[in-house]
Amino acid sequence: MGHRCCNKQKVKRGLWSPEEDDKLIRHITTHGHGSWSAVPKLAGLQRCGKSCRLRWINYLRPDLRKGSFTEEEEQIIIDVHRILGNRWAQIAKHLPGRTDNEVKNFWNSCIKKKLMSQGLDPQTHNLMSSSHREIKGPTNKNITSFVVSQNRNHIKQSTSSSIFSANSHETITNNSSNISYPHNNSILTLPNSQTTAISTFNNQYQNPGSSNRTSTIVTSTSGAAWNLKAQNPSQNDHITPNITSPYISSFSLSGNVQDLSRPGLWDEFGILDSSFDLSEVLPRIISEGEQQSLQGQNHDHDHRTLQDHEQEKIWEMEIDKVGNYSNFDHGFMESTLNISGVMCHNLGSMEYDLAWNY
DNA sequence: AACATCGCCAACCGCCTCATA
DNA sequence: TTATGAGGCGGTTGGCGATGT
Repeated sequence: MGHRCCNKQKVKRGLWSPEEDDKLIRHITTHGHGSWSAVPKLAGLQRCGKSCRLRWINYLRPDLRKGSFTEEEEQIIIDVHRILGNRWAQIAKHLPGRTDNEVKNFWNSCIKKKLMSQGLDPQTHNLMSSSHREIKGPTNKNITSFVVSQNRNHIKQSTSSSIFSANSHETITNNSSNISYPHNNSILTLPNSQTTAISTFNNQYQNPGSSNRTSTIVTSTSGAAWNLKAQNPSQNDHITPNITSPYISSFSLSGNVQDLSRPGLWDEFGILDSSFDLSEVLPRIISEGEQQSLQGQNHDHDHRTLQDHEQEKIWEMEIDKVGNYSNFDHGFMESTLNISGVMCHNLGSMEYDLAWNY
């Protein structure tokens, strides 16, 4: 049985010979692939179009990165897999020159085993022994990260001595033309009532695929609250993180809760450089009226050029590199609150995930 | 040396989505 | 509205070299 696309012809299967590779390369470099189903005939190959496409994408494409995965690439795969699961094509987009097949093979042959040897469930990235989705505090050095997602609505501290707990409440409404995602994620609760952080994301998608999106992060400490309004790109705004990609957006917050004197700025990609100055952020608390007004402004942001999209891609890549927290010393947890997050949107399948590292 | 087993990974299969007629 | 084909994706297979017995 061949593919449906080509069961009429008799096609060769199995490994590609160097001669076949030559034919395919010559054809595509001179004519482009056009319709893949037409390629075999035009290139003089006894293969089906799908096979040609796969061979080109996974092996012959000139922009492929050959060779073994670097440690950095491995870490990216693990980080993104924690958020997206087995969505190899999406994961591969974070690794220039790598294919979904390659990432998948690398995962199945190496990373999976490595995680299991560390006692981690490769699907959930949790400790395999925990049947409940319990998060032990950072006093337990085995866990340095966890994920809050749609499917994980309640994560609670296992003992009263744990440093933090997290839970998530989400509702999704889907009207035929408007899709809104009200999210209330009580992300972090420290046992000391003086230091409580709550993060809320409100994403309102006017039209999937358009850029009319609004994300709001509300974080409060000691009864005070600050609001980081994420909206469509505002080039001069170095405080507001840009959370605009329809595919994946990531951001990182890092704050010193007690030392308000340390300045910090979002860099141009929306990554917080070191720590932010609450006194600078606090005035940005946005009233409901102001939010509506800002949402109104967002309607004007739907005219992005190709260059904007390219910039967004770069931005995504840069931000996704924020994933290494190994230097974070949990010993400072009581005096320093570090929040970092990765937020993913996939409008196509309407999925929404959050990942946080503490 | 011969055979068995393992592990990697290129390629295939079947399903899904989307565009188009 | 339905049928059809192309492209894309994730799971799985099977060939082949490496390693073990």
